[in-house]
Amino acid sequence: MNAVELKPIHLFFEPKLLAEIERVGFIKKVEKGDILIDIGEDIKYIPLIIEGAIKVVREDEKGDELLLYFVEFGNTCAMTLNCCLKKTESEIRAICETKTKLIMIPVSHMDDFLANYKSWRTYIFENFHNRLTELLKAIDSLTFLNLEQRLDRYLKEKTKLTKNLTLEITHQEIAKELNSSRVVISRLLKKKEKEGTLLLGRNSIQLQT
Amino acid sequence: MNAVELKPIHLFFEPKLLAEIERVGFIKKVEKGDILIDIGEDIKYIPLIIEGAIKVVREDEKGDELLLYFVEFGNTCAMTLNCCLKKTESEIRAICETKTKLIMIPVSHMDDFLANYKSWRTYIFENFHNRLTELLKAIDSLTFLNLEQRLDRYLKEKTKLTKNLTLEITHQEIAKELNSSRVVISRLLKKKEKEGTLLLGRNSIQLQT
DNA sequence: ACAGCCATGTAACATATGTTACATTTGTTA
DNA sequence: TAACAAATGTAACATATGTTACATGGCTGT
Repeated sequence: MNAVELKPIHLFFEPKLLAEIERVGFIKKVEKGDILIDIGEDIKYIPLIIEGAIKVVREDEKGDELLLYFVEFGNTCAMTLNCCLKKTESEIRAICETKTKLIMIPVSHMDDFLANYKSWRTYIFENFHNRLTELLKAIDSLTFLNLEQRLDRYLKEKTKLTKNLTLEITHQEIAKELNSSRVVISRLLKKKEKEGTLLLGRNSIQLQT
Repeated sequence: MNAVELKPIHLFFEPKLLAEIERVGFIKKVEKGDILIDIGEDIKYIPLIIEGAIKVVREDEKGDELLLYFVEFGNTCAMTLNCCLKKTESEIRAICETKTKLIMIPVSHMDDFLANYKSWRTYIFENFHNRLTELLKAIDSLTFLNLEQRLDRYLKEKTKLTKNLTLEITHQEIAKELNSSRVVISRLLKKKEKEGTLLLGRNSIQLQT
């Protein structure tokens, strides 16, 4: 790894820590759809996102899924952190939502960094904070919103993430992420189209401002 | 504070840290039903539970509630930790489930402890881990279980917590914690009684092993 | 014993969401 | 272009959960 690659995160960490990261970390590039971490896996590296976005999903025994949240630039997956520290297996699946570039730091340096670098402590705790907040948001959606409202929220987040009002996605994929069924999603989307809040096409949904 | 009061937690922390806690912390006793922290409040102390149990609930704008999880001996509320570190307001409400005894540590010592005591780091991260796990469990319940299964899980946890197969609780209270309605809970409980898995009384539910 | 309150029981109905089945449209490839 | 697969549209029905309304039963204080 070199200083250029560290540029994106040089505001987060103090110079000495950056030097450490340069020494022990390495860059990893992954493609859209790649599974970065799967349920039950051991975690050996802490991934810091430099570019792109990752989605984190939960699954039950039957294989039903639910999207928990997205992780973007400057963040890491706290669930992962979590597992590092406790040396337990991953409880979630992390899938690349876009082409993504990461810095991988061996778990073994975690405690050392925590003890010696305030900027690392701040970073880690901010990440825990962000993740807890996201999980609470997920719980709020599940508890207090109906499916139509969850769909609204989902579409809005998705467009925010891709910075594009037109989403390339199928109803089936949405149904999976919301743990619903395709027919129900189609029904709700069609209703919204009739209301004029979006336009439907094959593999595409265009939100209307 | 004195050494006797610290006894319950003396296995968690190294001697030097215990001395620090003795110096800066104090004991707080609260009664069942007391609100320890409310939504929107500033957090000034980190509460470590010595005795008793606390329930953590989430609320929406309309005042609808949902029980998130219980926190017991040896733990602290990570949501609280969270807020300490970020100096933000509480996103949850913490209510005493039983008479409870706590050690309160001023937030100002947090970073100092983290930098200087490995046992504190371990403790804090274990707590984050526990909280994240609990939140995931809550999400799993909401996503993958129906209300009857959530009720089962709820009753089981509750009896585990009180160490008593007979719960003193009303259907209304259960409905509130599960964000459901009293009639629906009554209906499900009656069904379970007919199936022989529990006995209903006024203000009481007795689980059958 | 009585009034009054609270908890519970229950029916009837409303609504959201899920399921099944099949038609139609669109894009891809032989 | 024909054939096929994938995505979408839609109806009809099933089920879980919520709502409203009212009855019943038990406990408490007077």
